[in-house]
Amino acid sequence: MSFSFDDYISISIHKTDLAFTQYVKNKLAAFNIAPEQNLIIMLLLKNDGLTQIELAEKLNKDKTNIARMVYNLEQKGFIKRSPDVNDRRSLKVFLTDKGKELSNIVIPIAEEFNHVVTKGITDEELENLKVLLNKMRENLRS
Amino acid sequence: MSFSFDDYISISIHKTDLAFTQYVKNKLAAFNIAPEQNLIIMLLLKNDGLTQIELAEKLNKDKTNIARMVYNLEQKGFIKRSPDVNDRRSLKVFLTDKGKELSNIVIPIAEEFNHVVTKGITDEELENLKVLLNKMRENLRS
DNA sequence: GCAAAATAGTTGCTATAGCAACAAAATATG
DNA sequence: CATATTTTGTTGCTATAGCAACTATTTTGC
Repeated sequence: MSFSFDDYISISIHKTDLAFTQYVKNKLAAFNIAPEQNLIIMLLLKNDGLTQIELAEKLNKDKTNIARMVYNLEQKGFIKRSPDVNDRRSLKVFLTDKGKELSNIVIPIAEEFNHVVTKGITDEELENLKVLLNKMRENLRS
Repeated sequence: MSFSFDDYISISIHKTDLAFTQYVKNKLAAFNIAPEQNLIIMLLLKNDGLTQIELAEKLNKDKTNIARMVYNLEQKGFIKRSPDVNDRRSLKVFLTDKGKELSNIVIPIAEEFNHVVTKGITDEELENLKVLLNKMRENLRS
């Protein structure tokens, strides 16, 4: 067999992403927030009242997933959805008071996670890494 | 809000992994193979007769997922499971003839995918990238 | 201004992904 | 060698992840 499985950069990236998700999942479990739900919370902390489509675009995800994650967050009482008065197709997503309180939890966890992950890696290396990742995503678009 | 969402390297890696998976999924769809099922096929092409636990270790995944993916591959007729004669707890996973024929499909697709992804990126950059990804995974272990 | 096309969201489907609890078998330990 | 522990695989649960088809709106084009 001429190929070497572990040489594929995609495999390396996939395994890294899995490890990241698992780590964050464990950190957030005590607060009843799943990793992707957490990303939505963080987006809303920066920009409350986004529509589901806007959330989907910012997370590069299918709107179907967003709808289900947002529904779960609503069940948990962290967010509230209300129809856009100017466009009744759209649902605007707002943090509840309970959701806003998560700020004190999720941002420190995200910062600490990022700090742990990037230990021993220079800012320049991180910048190069982001450029390469962007380039690879671009390569798939064309 | 002091954090900047897109600055997290984990987000960049996650989005890249999603893009990769989606691309491969589309390439493989015509052959009735899902992306992760494809990884199992490729591992078996290199090393037929691995047990489910061995597959799980090589893919850094929970054995639960492997069991279900292998079950699906068996339903599709690509693999066959038989108990290990020396250890009746273990199931050894073998490619069927139909599974072996996939070699002509999945390896070219993997090579072509890798070629497209790494366009405009030097071997040295790829090597540095792998080192950084490994370092980040290691950072989470300690 | 009305039909056609586009957009936002939902439902149903399949495929990952991991944890807890379990059964069956193998290994370790006294 | 009998019991305790470990190992392999399964089942049930929850949470992503995306596609196709659908409804309800809004926008476009004529």
